Amino acid sequence: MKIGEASRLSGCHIETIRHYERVGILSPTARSESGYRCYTDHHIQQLRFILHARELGFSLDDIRELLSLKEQSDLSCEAVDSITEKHLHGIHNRIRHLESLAGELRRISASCSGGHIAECRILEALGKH
Amino acid sequence: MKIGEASRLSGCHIETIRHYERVGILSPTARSESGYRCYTDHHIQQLRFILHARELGFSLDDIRELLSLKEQSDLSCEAVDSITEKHLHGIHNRIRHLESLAGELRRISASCSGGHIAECRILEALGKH
DNA sequence: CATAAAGTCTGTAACCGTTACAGAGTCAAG
DNA sequence: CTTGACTCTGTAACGGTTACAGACTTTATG
Repeated sequence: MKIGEASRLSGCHIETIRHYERVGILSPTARSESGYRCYTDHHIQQLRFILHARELGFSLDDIRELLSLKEQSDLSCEAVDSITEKHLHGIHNRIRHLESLAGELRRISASCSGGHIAECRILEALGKH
Repeated sequence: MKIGEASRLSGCHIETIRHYERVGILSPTARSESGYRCYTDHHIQQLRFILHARELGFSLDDIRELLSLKEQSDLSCEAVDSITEKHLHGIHNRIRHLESLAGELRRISASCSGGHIAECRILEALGKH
């Protein structure tokens, strides 16, 4: 099938599909006589995999590695687990970071009593560190 | 003072300071005869403001607006509050999003019982959506 | 005073992941 | 045969920062 159908079936934008091929995430396809890319069901599977992993926040580097592990069916799951754990860990860190930001922002925001810029506690708080 | 001292006093990297000027966040400086940028205390204040706001996750566009509001001391705080509230809202959204990602990841990860790639539930779960 | 070292300048490109565009070529239906 | 939909390649944009090359200036040391 051509890239348009691959896009519809996988849910990936056409430009994104070509991008994934360019950066070596998606296996290169055969080409028609006129140079059109020809996708197989396997490519669609890969694209769905990539899409879902991206939705879960995995980096393209992680995904490249997961896809490569996927091909080696006799290996142990260990490496897959490790990537997943590391990613989960990263997410928790980001959540903690954002929560501390939100805390400071709430504190700063609460100190503003709604007067004029000149006495604005928010701007004051942002200025000094 | 020259850019090196401005960098030390503000905590911003030299390249970043020049970048902020280029994109119009930091007021342009006077120049010495040889073309060196000359920073004043006001610039240092601005840089500290930018740095702290960045640490709190404000976008450069937000910061540009906050800095511009800062100059108009007779205005009401309203616009400042609104930017801050919007940002806080965005942070909460991101936290919720990350928490739902973490939830799905934990669920997927727990389904893996540590065998071989061929039966790996993580890879399986990532593939279908 | 000469030279070395440190600092600064500009312009450009890299990073990540994706999207958008221009300009050319190809394919199918009316 | 023409129109429209599709695809190709190559390049650039987004945001925010950092890194580099090559040229220049200033400061410190001999």
